[in-house]
Amino acid sequence: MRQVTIYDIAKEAKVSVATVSRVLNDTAPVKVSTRAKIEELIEKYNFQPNAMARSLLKKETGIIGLIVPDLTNPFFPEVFAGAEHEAQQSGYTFLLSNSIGDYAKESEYLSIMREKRVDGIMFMGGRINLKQCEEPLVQELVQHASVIPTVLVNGGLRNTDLIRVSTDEAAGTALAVKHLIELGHTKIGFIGGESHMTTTSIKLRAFRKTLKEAGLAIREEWLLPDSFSIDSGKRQMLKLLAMSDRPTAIFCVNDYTAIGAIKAAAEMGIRIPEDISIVGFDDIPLAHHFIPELTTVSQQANELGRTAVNVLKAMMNKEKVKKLTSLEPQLIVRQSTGKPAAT
Amino acid sequence: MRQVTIYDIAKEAKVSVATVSRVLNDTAPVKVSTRAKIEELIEKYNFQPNAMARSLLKKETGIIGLIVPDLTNPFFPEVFAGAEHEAQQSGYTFLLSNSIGDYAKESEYLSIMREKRVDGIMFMGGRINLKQCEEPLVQELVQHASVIPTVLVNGGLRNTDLIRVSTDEAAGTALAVKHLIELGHTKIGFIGGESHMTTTSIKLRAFRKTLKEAGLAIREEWLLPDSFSIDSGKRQMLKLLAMSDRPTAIFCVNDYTAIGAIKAAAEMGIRIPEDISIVGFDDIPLAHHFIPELTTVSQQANELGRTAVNVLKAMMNKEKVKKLTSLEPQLIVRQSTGKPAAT
DNA sequence: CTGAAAGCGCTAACAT
DNA sequence: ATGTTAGCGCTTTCAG
Repeated sequence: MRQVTIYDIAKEAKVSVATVSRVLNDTAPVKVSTRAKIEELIEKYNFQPNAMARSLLKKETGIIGLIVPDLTNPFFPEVFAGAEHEAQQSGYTFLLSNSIGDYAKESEYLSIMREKRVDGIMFMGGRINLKQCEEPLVQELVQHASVIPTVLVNGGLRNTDLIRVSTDEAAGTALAVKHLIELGHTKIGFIGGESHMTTTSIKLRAFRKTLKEAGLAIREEWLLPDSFSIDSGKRQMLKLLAMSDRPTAIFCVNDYTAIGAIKAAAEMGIRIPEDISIVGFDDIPLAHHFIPELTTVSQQANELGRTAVNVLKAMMNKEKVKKLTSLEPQLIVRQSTGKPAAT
Repeated sequence: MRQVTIYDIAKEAKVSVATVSRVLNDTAPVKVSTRAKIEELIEKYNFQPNAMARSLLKKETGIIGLIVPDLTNPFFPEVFAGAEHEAQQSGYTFLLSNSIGDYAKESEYLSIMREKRVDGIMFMGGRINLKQCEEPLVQELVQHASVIPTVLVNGGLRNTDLIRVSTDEAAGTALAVKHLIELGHTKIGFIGGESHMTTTSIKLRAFRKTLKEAGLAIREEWLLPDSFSIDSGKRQMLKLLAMSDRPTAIFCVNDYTAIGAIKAAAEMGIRIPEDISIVGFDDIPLAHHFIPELTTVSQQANELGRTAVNVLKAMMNKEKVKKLTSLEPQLIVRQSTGKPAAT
C-alpha cells in the first residue's frame, strides 16, 4: 500500500503542500487552526515525511557510514557504542559494514556509501592498518575522501593527509612494558600480531625501545608475532614454554592473544602470575572477567568512537580539524601480572 | 564541491540523460561507441549515481534497519554477521542502532528508519522480550510493521501476528538440564535472568518441566533469577554457596551469568566441574576460551541472523512466510560440567 | 538506438 | 499566513 505523502495531507486539509511542510519543519508561522488540522491529519495517517526526498534537496542524509573489519571482535562494538552515543545527539544514524579484512568488500562498501550519499565515513581496519598498502587502494580511499568527509580510526595511509583519530599504541606499549620492568622483570617476551600490519610494528618498535632504554637485552627468539587470535597466543606461548631459557613476563599485542597465552600456560600447569606475568592490550570487556583478571592497556574504545564522530562532525561542518587526534591509552593493572618468582 | 550528476555526463557526452541512465543500468541497448564515450566520462569524473534520487522513484533503498539492545553483548555481533552475510548477496546494507533497552530510543529509531524508508526492519530485544508489554508500545510496532516488512528476532508480542524468527529456548533449556541429569545430578539450581522478561520465564518453565519429568524435586530456594550480567551470576552463586544444602549443578540463563558463577566459585575455592557443574546458554565466542571451557547451549546466532534476513527478503518480495520460524539450539558439552562428586 | 518529458516527495524562494 | 512553482538526480514511458 502506498505511503501517504505531503500531498495527501495537503489535499485533505485543503491547504498547499508548502503549509504542510511548514508545520512539519516549523519553518514559518502557521495559523493555529490550520496547524491543528494538519497535525491531526498527520496523526491520523501516521504520516512520516520521506527522508529520501528531503535529502535529495538538502544534500544531507543524516547517515554516517562505518566500515569495520569485524564486529565480532569486542573492541569494535565498544567503539561503535561511543560513536553512536555521540552521533545520536546530532541526529545521525549509522550504516554499518563488516569488511572482514577483504579489500574488495571495503571497496564495494565505500561505493555503496558514496552512492547513498552518507554525510561522512568512519573507516577502521583493513587497508589502513597495512605497513605497505597498494597504491590503487590508497588512491581509491583518497578519492572518496575528497568527496565525502572521512576519518581514519586507528590507522593511516602513507603519503596522504587523510584525517586520523588514533590511540597512541606506542605509548600504550611503553606503559605496559614499563609496568613489567617496574615489577622487576628483566626477561620479557612479545607475542602475537601479524608482521605486515602497522599495529604490530608500532608495538614491536615501542617494545624494543622501552627495553633498550631500561638497559635490558632484547632476545630475538622471544619475539613471536603470529596473528591476533586466541589460538595464535596459545601457539606462541607453547613455543615459549618449550624453551629452556624463557621469559618471566610477556607482552601480548591484544587481549585475545593474552588469553590464548594464559590458556596455554594453564594447560601446562604454569601459574599466572606466579610463574609468568602476562599483559594484554585493548581491555575488552572480558579482560575484566577472565581468570585471572587480565592486566592490560585500555585503548578507550568508547572514547575513540566519540572522538572520531566529533572530528567527523567538525569536518561535515567544514570546520578545520587536526590531521591527527591522538588518544592516550591507560594501563589497567589487574591479576595477570606480578613480581617475578625469586630464583 | 558539487558531485557530478547524470546531466553533467550527458552534456559532455552530447547525449540525453536517458542514454546515460541506460548504460548505467544496462536497461536497453546503446550503440557501442556512445556507450564507450559515456563509460569513459563516468570513469573520468568518478561518477556515482545518487542512490537517493533513484530510491525516491523506485521506492526501495537497499537498506535493512536493525535494532538491537546492545551490540556490546557478543551475541548480537554474531547475529549481525550472519544477517550481513545473507543480506549482502542481495545488495542490502544495514542501518544499525543500539536501543540500550530504552523504549523511547526504540521508538525514535523506528521512526528514523521509517522516514528513511528502509526496505525492512529486524527488531531484537527491548519490548519484544517483555512478559508484559504496554499496549502503546505494542501498537506502535504493529503500526510500523503494517507499513514496512518487519521481523521480530527472538521475541514476540502477545496478541499480534507479527512475523517471528526465534531459537527454541525451551528446547535448549531442556537439552542442558537433561545433560545435567544424565551425568547423575539430582540437585540442580537455576541462576540469572530478569523475571519480567520472556527469556527468563520460558527457560524457568522448561527447567521446571524437565526436572519434573525426571522425577526430581524442584527446590524453590535454588531458583535465583536476577539479571543477565556477570555480576549477577557471581552474586547469586555466592548466595548458593552459602547454603548448607546446595545443588551440585547449576543451569545459568546465559554465558555471562555462568562466567560470573564460575568466578564466584573460583574465589571460594570451589572447583568446576569437580565440585559443581555449570552450564550456560548462548555459546558466545569466549565460552570456548574461558577456563574451564564452558558447557553451553548454542543459539546459533549466525544462523539466526541469516534466517531472519531470509524471512525478511521473502516478505519484501511479498511472498507468504510462516508466522514463526524456529531454530533448534544445540548443546555444546565442554569442560564446565561433569559427574557429581561421590558423596 | 536515442531523446523529450513526466514524475518520485519534499523544500525554498517568490508571490500574494 | 499561505499558495505557486521550480528544482534535487534519477528512471521510465512514449515517440521518433
